[in-house]
Amino acid sequence: VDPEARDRWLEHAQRRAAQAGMRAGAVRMAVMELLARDGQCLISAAQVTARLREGGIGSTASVYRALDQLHALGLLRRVDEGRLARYEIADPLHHHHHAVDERTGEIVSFSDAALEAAIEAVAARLGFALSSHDVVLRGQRR
Amino acid sequence: VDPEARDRWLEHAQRRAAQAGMRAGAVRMAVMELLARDGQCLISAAQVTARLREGGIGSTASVYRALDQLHALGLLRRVDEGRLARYEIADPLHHHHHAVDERTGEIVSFSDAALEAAIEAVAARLGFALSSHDVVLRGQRR
DNA sequence: TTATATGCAAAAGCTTTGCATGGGT
DNA sequence: ACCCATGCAAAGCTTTTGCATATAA
Repeated sequence: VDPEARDRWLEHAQRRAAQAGMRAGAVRMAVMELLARDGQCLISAAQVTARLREGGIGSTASVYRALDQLHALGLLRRVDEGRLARYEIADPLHHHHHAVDERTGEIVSFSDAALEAAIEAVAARLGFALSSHDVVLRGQRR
Repeated sequence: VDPEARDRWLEHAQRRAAQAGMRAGAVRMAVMELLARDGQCLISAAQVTARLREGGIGSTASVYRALDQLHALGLLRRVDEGRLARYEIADPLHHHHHAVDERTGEIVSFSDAALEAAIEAVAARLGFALSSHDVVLRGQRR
């Protein structure tokens, strides 16, 4: 949907991973490429594993490890929903949040300047240096 | 911290549970009382069970069932963090959100009118009839 | 009396870890 | 060579379920 953002993130992620002393293993590379392609909206570890399996590589353990490592580097955002963790690429230029349609389970992503401003104002009032924040809306779409 | 809110919620919860055909079992009653007392800020199922055990009652199964039932009735709010679910009483008069200090793990609750207004505006723009929403801030308190 | 509640133990679901092997640099 | 990465299987944790028993109404 935004080829430039994909490439930008992928290159950034690969550089960052290398800096951190990581090597170009097949699974983590594939995870990064998959997320750059389809990780603009939340995807679960199981989904990632399934997709990699289609290409003949990937195990649960390696996928979880790769996701954890990338998340630790701040390259991924993780959203916990029930007992499932889902990930998406952390792209400062495409900051957004999610609204869940309770009827269909569909997830709509959105961004809103006024909302961001309100959050920053709250953080300032609380004396918090924010490192991240999440907003989840739930309801029915008309 | 707000005795009136506790009693208000507890009475409301008991009435609502009775309406739903639930009986006054020992565990669910104790869970409601505990939450009315200490559930103004997030508490986990394990913590609830431990507290009840001190009083000689409660099992994991019953506590989970009680929490699920109360949540289904809209009496509790659930916040998922990692693989842990935590609950607090849903009190419309004390609507609030949470900020997590990443250094200490401490959870600070806050409420903010401007933030709520921004959220409602976003929902309207998206065409969502909101049933609930969550905001989680993470960072370092100075 | 009859449907709900409870407890124990077992199962389930997602995630993590141990360990031997394979692979990048 | 050295250390990181991977896969499998086993373990871990939280949560759910089955089932027999106890209890509220």
